[in-house]
Amino acid sequence: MSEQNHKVITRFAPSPTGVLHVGGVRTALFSWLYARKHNGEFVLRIEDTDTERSTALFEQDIIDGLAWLGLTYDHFYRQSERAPEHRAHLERMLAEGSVYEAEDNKDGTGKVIRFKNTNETITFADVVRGDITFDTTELGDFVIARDIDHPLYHFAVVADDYDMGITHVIRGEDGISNTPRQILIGRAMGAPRPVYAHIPLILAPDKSKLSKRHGAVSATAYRDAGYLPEALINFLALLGWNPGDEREIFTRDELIRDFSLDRIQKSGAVFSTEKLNWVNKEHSKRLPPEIAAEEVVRHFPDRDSTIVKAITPLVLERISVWSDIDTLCEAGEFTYFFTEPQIEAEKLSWKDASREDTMRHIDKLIEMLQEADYTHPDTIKASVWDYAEAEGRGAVLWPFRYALSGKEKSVDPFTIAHIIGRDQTLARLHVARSACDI
RNA sequence: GGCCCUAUCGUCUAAUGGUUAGGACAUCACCCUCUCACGGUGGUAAUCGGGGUUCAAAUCCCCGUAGGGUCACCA
Repeated sequence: MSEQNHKVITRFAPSPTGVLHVGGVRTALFSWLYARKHNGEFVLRIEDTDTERSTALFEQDIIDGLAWLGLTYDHFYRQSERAPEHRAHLERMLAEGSVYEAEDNKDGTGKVIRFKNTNETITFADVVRGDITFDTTELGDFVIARDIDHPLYHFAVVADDYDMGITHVIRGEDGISNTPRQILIGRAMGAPRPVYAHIPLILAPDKSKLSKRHGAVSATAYRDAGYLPEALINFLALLGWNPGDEREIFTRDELIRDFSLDRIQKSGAVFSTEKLNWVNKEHSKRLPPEIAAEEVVRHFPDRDSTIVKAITPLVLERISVWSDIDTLCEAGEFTYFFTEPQIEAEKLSWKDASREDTMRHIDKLIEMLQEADYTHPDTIKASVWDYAEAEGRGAVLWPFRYALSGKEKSVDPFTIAHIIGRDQTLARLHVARSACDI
């Protein structure tokens, strides 16, 4: 059964009983990467046979999350819509005697369908962990369907994987103990045994299973927080997999090219938002400038977009996620590019420089900046640099920057002057000059 | 508890019997610098414990310990 002869078909089979969380995303990602790498197919199968707990809202969240991340699928199924196929398998197996009807132990009415366990030791070769052996005796004649029209999880999974030609079952580590009984069912059904790869779980910082109480866990929440989909994918790919060299930043295509099942880690990995933020920042830096500017503009809804575009590089080096822009703006971080700042006279002087000296420097700055070339921060710098060097950079440049920004921490004065232009620069210096005079 | 899986810096990981145990995030220091951010350089920091096997063990074996998963007429 060499892999080369068969087209690779993988699947992601979530139940819509909750949002698509990062653990699910990574499971989907690994399956998707493997299928894409081998020019195979990727199936999304919504396992909604539990009508009590499944909701359309969760199903939509899963679909939206995968769409945002660009994890495209070639086939879409809802397990609930495959009742006829399930029934056919069940009828055939009933006839063959590999499964049988039995008393309903729960309420004594009706009958359930049980698997006739052959009580063997089953060994399967997990791609990630090597041989895993179970004694299936303890499973007993487990129930595989409530009745002929209501198959249970294990049966439905095996029947669907068979019918959909799934060659590689890539799923979370929590699927390991399900595998023996699925192998048993598959064999009785006449299905070829797929390759199994059980990937490690994603953990919270305290090493427990990741859940809502650990903050944002759903893919769409990361979307809404302003993460780049390729960054989340890059980060998640590196959680439990590595390329074998020291690269950390990958495009989607690079991941497809370099991904392999045999470099998947065995142990669980803690999800680190700090590292995710770093990865996101690295991806932001690599964004085409126009695209980045467009996104930044969106976060300055009522501002002059020409100015916003001009300050985009400054914004980018101060954020890791888009929503950081809003946080910085609320703190008044970039307002001085758009409106004249409020300044306080006592903050105008550098360290213990005297008010007289500061006044003198401002006068000189006004004089020099009258005729300066504003086409580039460097040309502005050139016109005042010699003076600043001679008088003490701090003594000259601090008041310069403070006059323009009204902030103790800000972008450098040359860049601000370049962006706000000659008139604004001179106007603000005059305001500072008179504030000094009072 | 039974069964199964796992164990390298705080975190993600590399090293498929021989390395000063490497890289990244975070952190610290220094440099750049008027401030902030960016950037640069350097530092601190790990093989869970105990036994084997071997000339040689993070690596192979066994026993502990710890963590996780799973034990439904849920998925």
